[in-house]
Amino acid sequence: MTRPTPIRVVLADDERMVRTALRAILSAEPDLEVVGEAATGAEAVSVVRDLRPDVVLMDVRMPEIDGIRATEQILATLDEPPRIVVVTTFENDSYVYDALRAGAAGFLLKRADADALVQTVRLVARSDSLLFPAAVRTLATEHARAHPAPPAWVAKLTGREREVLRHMAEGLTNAEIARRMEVGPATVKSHVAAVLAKTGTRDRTQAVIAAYEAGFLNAG
Amino acid sequence: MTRPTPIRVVLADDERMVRTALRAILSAEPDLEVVGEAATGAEAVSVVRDLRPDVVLMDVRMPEIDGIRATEQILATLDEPPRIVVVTTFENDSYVYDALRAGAAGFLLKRADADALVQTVRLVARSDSLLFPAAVRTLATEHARAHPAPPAWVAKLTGREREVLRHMAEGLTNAEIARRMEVGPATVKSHVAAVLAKTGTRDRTQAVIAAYEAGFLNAG
DNA sequence: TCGCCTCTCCCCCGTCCGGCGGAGGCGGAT
DNA sequence: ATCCGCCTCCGCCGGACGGGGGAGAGGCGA
Repeated sequence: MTRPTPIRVVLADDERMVRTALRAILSAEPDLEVVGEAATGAEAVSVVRDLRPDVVLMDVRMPEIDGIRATEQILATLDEPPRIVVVTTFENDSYVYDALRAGAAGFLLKRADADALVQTVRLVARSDSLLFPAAVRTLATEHARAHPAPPAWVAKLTGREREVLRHMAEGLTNAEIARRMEVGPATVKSHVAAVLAKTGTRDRTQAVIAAYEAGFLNAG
Repeated sequence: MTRPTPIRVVLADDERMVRTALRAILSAEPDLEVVGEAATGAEAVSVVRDLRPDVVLMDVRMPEIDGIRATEQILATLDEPPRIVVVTTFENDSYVYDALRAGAAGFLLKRADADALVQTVRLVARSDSLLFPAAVRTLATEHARAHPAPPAWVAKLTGREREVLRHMAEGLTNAEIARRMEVGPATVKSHVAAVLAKTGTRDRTQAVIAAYEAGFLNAG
């Protein structure tokens, strides 16, 4: 079952030792061949463009251009792009979702052992990337929409103002919020006014919309 | 590279012809063995429980219990559950998201050819299900939260009322909505009143919240 | 043809809301 | 010791909002 032509791999990681270790592991397999290395995202793009490998092992954290952007650029500019395996530390890292959206074919945890590494490379090289690319891409895009980078105003809200905004987002009136928080209605009015000012909205409805759009209700 | 023990497969599909076709394809491979069949979801659960296969090909549409629920039950009740491949028609079928959440290991399109079928079975049998199970499960769960079953009131809104609700959800006042829709302010008030009545809310803020919670803004 | 629904618009009225300016207390930072 | 930010509260005002009622025009199916 030895492949006539080996799977050609490019390594992109800013740490030389990591690249060396990966190369050692992959080179031990007769069907895998490390054809190039890159220490930055930009370098990765050009190396891949030149060498046209089958698989790229792409670290997420790299100087100049991170692994996600490099992935995007490679997939966007090349006609028959390689499968890109994103190397990350945690499976639930937010990078994972960005990478999925960018079109990564697979993932590898940094704590993965040599066997998992080799298996993953073989897997993505042979399979049609994901088992269900479109669905997962859709999910990742939705995830990005549901968790946008929190706008600046979120950090500027005081604790009390956050509470008030949450209650506003439950559809409560000022008087009801006052009862819930055990303060006077005038106090709530003050907080509401502060929230409107800081969110740049003109009424409670717009403030609640902003809260939803910002994902304010899910996050802290 | 022939496996010492073949991959044991169970087929779950309510159409006999489909099962027969699948069996014919899979049986041609020396490393695959079809050990059982099921025509309903309930049957699938019990057959899998008895035969303990490595892989289950699970149709989504089945009598009694659909493939999704059967998948859930199998994964919830068995200690070392098989990899479950959900068979669906469209890659962006809503079933896909349900199946992901239920813990399916892979997908197969009904129009897939024999080679893809065999490859997929081998893939899920050998790989650790998904390349990134936790992340995708998270995504699928989020998807379910973002797209809940639309409440009854959505269907009851007239076309004009939907328009008004959308504009309310943009943070517009009645007067602004009136200008946008080129009608009188009184007309908008009527529509708003109708929306509040049908949504069971008491003010525009609560109506907008209901619209967000219902996913009204994404859907039709 | 007769209802029924939808869309359009009108009135009045009480309430809630948001904008304005102000003020006192309290605690942390410098 | 002083200043600044936060929380608490006050009054006043105009406008927006929501509730209640009503009514005419047009469409569409029973």
